[in-house]
Parts: sequence; C-alpha cells; structure tokens
Amino acid sequence: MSHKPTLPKGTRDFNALQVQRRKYILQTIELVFKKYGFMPIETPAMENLSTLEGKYGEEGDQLLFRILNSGDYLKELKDYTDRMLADESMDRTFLPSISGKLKDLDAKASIKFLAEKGLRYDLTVPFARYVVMNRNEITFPFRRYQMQPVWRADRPQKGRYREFWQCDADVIGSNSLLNEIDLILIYAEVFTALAVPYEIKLNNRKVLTGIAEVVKGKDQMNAIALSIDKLDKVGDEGVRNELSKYGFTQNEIQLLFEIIQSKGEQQFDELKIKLKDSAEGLKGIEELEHIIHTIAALPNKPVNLSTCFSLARGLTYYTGAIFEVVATAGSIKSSIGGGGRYDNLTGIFGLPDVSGVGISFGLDRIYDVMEDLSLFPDSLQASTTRILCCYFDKSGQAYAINAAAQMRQAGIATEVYPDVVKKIGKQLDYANALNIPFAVIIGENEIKSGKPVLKNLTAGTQQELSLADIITHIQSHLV
RNA sequence: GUGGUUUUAGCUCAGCUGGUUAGAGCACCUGAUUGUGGUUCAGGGGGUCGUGGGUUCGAGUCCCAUAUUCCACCCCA
Repeated sequence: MSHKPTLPKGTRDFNALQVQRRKYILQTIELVFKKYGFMPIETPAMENLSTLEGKYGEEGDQLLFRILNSGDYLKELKDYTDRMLADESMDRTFLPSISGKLKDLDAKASIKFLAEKGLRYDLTVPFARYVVMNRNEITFPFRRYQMQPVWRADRPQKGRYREFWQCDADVIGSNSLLNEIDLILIYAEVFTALAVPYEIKLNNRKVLTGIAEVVKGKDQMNAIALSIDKLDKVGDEGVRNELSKYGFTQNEIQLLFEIIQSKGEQQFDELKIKLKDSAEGLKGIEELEHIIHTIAALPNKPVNLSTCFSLARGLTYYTGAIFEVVATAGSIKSSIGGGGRYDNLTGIFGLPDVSGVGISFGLDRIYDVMEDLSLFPDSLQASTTRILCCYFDKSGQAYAINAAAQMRQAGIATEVYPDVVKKIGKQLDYANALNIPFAVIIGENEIKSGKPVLKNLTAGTQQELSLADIITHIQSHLV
C-alpha cells in the first residue's frame, strides 16, 4: 500500500461549496474594482529572485519560497568553489564552502547558485516590475486590479496560510489624494456588500516621521513605528517597556503617548500644535485631515473610517497614507486588508519619481470572517443544478435526455441521473445530497401523457406538467 | 526562526495507573417499501490507532525521532 497522500504545510484543497463562496467574494470585489475604473492584469506566479529580494525587509526575504534551478544545479556551485579555492589570492570569506566539500556548504552563500526564481510574496512588487517594463504602453495614471494567489513560507496558524489570495487595486502615476479617497470608498463598498462588519484604520507615515522628529529624532522612526504598532496587542505598558529598552527616556515616552492618543474632533488641531516643529509631520496631518473631511462630506453610505496614530505597518516601502482593515466582530483578529502609498517603488527597477497608492483584500481571511459570522448567503450551494431528471428504465432515460436538452436550452441547469437504477429513492437521495431543488420523474404513464411529474424537493409537493409548463414554472421560481 | 499542542472508522470524538478479538454517534450499504427522498425500525461493511525506531512477557496507552494540525511569539492578508 502506498502512503496516505498529504498536502504541503499551510496549503488547502477547496471543495465545491468553498469554491462557490470564494468566488462570491472575488466577484463582489471585482465588481467594485470595475465600478471605480480599475483594469485587470495578471503576472506570473514566479518572479526572478532579484525582483523580489530586498523589498520586504530581512524578515520578508526569509519568507520567500525559492525555486530550485533546473539541471545540475550543484555543478555550477562546485565549479565555482573549486575555481576560487585554486586561486590563492581570492578572498574566501563569502565562499559557499571553504573546505570545498558539499557537507560544509553555507546556505546563504550557496543560494544564488541553487535558485534564481521565487514565488511572488505579494502583488505590489510584481506590479511595480510590470509598470517599469511596460511604461511605454501604459496610460498614466494607471488604475489596475489583480486577484491572484501569493506564497509566504510562514508558520501557518489561525488566519495564516502559506498560499493565499490577495485582491489588489493600485493607482500609479498620480500624487492626488483623490486616489486614497477612492480606495477607502472601495473598501467600504466591498465590506458593506459582503455584510462584513469592518473598520478602516488610517494613518500616514509622514505623521510617524514627524512624531519621531519631535520626540527624539527622525532616525528613530522605525523603532517608534515597530513599538507603537503593537499598542492594541500589548497595551500601554508593553509599548512603554519596549521603548525604554530602545533607550527612550520617560519624558520622551510620555510625550509620544500624548501625541498618539489624540482623538475626536480636535485631533488634527491638537496634532498641528504638537508637531509644529516638523514640516513633514504637518504635511501628513493635512493629508489625513483632507481625506477624512472629504469622505465625511460625500453622499455615500457611512464609511467606517478612523485615524489611528499608532498604526505603522511593516512593509518598508510605504511613504504616505497607510491603511489597515479589521473585522469588528468574530474571532479573526488579524487584518483582512491593508495598503498605503509608496513614492518610489518603481525607482528600484529604474523608473524614479512615480508615486503609487494601493490596497489589498485578503480573500482567505475575509472568508474566515464570513464563515465565523455565518455571512454567506444560503443560495450559495456546492451544486448549481436546478433539476434532476429521474426515470425507471431505458425508455425513460431516452425521454430524460431529450427533456434535459430542452430545459438546458431554456437556460436551466439540468442533470439526468446517469444510471438505470431500480429504485427512484436512490435518485432522489442524490438530489437531496446536492441540494438540487427540483426533480422531474419520468415513467411509463408520463411518457404516454407527455406530462412528467415535477417534484419540489423542498416543499415535498408534486404535479404533472408538460415540459413547456415545467420550464416556465422553474423560470418563475427564483429559489 | 522560538515555544506549546494535536493526530484512533469517511466525519466528530471516547479509550481510566500499559493487559485477551479497539468503541460510540453521525455518515455509508442492504432490507421492511421491486414508481417517490429528507422520519422510523432491523441488519451489515469499514480502523496495520500519523510514520519510523525503542522499552516491555505484552504498547492506542511509556520513551526517542520525524511529519502533520492548531495556538502563541516574530511578522503579516
């Protein structure tokens, strides 16, 4: 006997019902993306490692899935090592193996010989690469959306998978805050349509820089960001402890907390006074204020948007607005969406001074939230068949495939039970198991009269009708 | 990457300090009902106890390794 097959850690199969539900989320998002004028693109699952590495910080690099080179990937490595060892004048510090033996290989120094491709880690960096490569064909400002799987070699846990889908919308080639506003409205519209209770948290990297500048110094931005981002999780005390470990004095920490705890109507005025010595901080405040006030004045449905001055986000490339969306009910505490403005992502690939801003929906986490809160419509079923044709013998089968052809022509999803079985109960069992709402029963009498029995499997009622009447009956029936 | 946890029938789980042929509910199959399912009743099939070693007269139960699940940290959708 062969061993039981298994899946790679952190990956999942999806059954028919799960796929229907995932598509329901995807279609909802896509519809909104299109409504706001975004165009679809797709990029390969794999990118060159040179495209991916160094874009997500040190931690990010470790989480990249690397693809083994084809062919004799060890030969090049060995040849290189031998060549370097033969040349006495060469610096051996960074050799894959000082001894020249395979067992002494250093993983870090060897990797470039073994892998030159990797699975994409997100959709933003491949998008930046796409923009640079296609800059002459693209009409700027470019609004694109992209819904594809990404891979991270993280340890799986609740709401965290190694293969998951992101749904991104980005605008590149425009500095206007109108883009930030559009993206926030998209978040609100999608989560409202899905009935997911949500909150969009908004901050600005410039404000964080300003805070750092006022509290201790611009270069402390990362230390501050890293600590205060955990405020929700570890509380005031946790953040204070971490900051004093970084060498912040009690006065500095006190000042920091006074700044980030500004809330309510006066928050912007308060911050403008507190950050008056930081030009960049003031710019950030103005941006936030503009976004919040503009959205508040729109005739849209209410948008659950609030500023959160402790929001930092890890991805290193953000420079302006940063977004994060959380579900406000249920057991999924991690974010279901995130994004922000990046002023120079394409610069790394040789196209400087092009600003972009984007958001991402985490399909798998949205799914988990919706399942947790029972938000999927009952109309989503594994099978979309409306009618199962049941019969007793060969002549009934012949009648059934003909009837099915007519019903399908009328646009009704129809199945014919494929095998002649003695018991019609078995056929009805099949329909029940798949939640097929109607059965058409074809026997000797029905063939003679031309009026098969239409059975409503939900209600348990049945009546003899002509095929034409069956079709109008089903078409008028919404569920 | 660090720490903990889980794994027994298709599914959810029980199995007390190691002791003869490993259990339950649900699901499945057959029949009561050879033209009517979702209710009931009777019967039936199905597990080398995640994998590989070890301790023992004897291991689902104890030890080691490994995989896997879930959870926390780090980080993130």
